[in-house]
Amino acid sequence: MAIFSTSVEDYLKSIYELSRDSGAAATTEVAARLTVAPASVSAMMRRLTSQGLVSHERYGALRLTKKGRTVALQLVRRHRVIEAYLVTALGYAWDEVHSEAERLEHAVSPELINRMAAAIGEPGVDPHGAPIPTAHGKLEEPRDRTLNDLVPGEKATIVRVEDEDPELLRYLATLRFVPGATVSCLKKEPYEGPLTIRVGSKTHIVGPPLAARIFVNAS
Amino acid sequence: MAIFSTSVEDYLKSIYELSRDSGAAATTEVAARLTVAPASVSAMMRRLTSQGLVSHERYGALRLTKKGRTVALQLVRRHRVIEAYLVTALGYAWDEVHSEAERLEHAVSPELINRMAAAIGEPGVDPHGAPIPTAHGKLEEPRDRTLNDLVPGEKATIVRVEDEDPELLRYLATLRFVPGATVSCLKKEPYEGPLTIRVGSKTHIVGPPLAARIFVNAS
DNA sequence: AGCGAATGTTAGACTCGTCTATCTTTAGCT
DNA sequence: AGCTAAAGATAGACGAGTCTAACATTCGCT
Repeated sequence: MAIFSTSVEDYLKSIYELSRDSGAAATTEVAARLTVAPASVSAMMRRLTSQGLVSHERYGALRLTKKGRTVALQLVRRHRVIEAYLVTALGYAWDEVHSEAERLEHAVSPELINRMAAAIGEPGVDPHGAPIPTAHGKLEEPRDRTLNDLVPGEKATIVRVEDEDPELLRYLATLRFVPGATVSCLKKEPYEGPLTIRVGSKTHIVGPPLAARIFVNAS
Repeated sequence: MAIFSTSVEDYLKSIYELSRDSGAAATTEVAARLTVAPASVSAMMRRLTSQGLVSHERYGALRLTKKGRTVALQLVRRHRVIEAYLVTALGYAWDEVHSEAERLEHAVSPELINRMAAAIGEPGVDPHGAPIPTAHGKLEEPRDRTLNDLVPGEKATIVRVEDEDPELLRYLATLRFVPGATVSCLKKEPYEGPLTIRVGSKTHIVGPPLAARIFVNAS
């Protein structure tokens, strides 16, 4: 596997993440995610397609090839190991690590990633609950349910929250909506209304947009 | 201080290091150090001069301005803190850290550098004995004597060795020529001949080119 | 089914950082 | 002092990655 530029890696990661959620990625989605013009995405897709990293036909969906997915998974591993390391070994708060990892993930060697992972006991998940691919690129990323999927009376465990917005993460921390927490759904107003969620001894009213960013496992 | 590209940072660091040794840097020296064509250096110097980072007149020497030196010193700090951290916190060998640091130094935030430095007890020197600038850019880098400057019968302490060549570093480690070691010069052949150096209980014959890369303080 | 909006692509230009080839200046050596 | 070699600068080209403006295609809705 050759060396790829920061830009190429970022495009591959975006496509990976978008198609994880929605099956395939669209040009404008990638453009929005990377804050570049759609035209830039088109240009890059031509290159990545000719390099066999992406499969794409005119006006069609963007998909990673096996090769492209391998590269993306390595990057995801680097990102999540870095996040976990910064929190565990260097005392970072969980809302501070994403942007640091975004820069570092393009500069670390595989050796360093493996040493960092070993130093903190080979964690299976990052500080936001996202699973960390192994050094060999194995990863299962289940499509988790969100808080919105709970029905009144149901209990569940928070397994993961979205990691990109520091402000969101600080807010979630104040509510104790963190991975591992047990929550129960007390009420759910009809017509996409807010949820009433109990976590520990506290009760919070949570709107659907926020609830969609908190992932749970049945428990 | 704005953000500078990896390239710009590398040029500034090269000029800093070259002019530390020889007073000022030359175009071809910088080109050799960065393995780029001399023409690339000329082009970059035009840009850096117009940005007020370098002072340079046609066919003249290259010197950092105060602003350029500040940027270079930040980079040197990042490099040396990273090297120290990798050795102390992650168990790297002293010959493995230079190239890793060369990539990371362009990607770490000031915050991360400060946390890494704090985590290993704010060391004053890197694993090769080079002093680490403070977060405020203070640094004294004495022009150390080398093994070649010792006279027979003289004792001294190794304070620093050159850090760029992993093979050299592995060789020095086998000889126990490491910072902190006390050495004594037993003999010195005339006409730039080899030195006989005792370190601990062992005696080694050292040629002048190697001796020039080992720095000592009077002791 | 057809129209307008949304989405996607192409064309052409720009910056950054690099190169080679050529030209200019400086420096070292009789 | 003058000549040559080394050092340095300029000109022109190129690839990567981006942009805007204009054009093409597809989608969604009535």
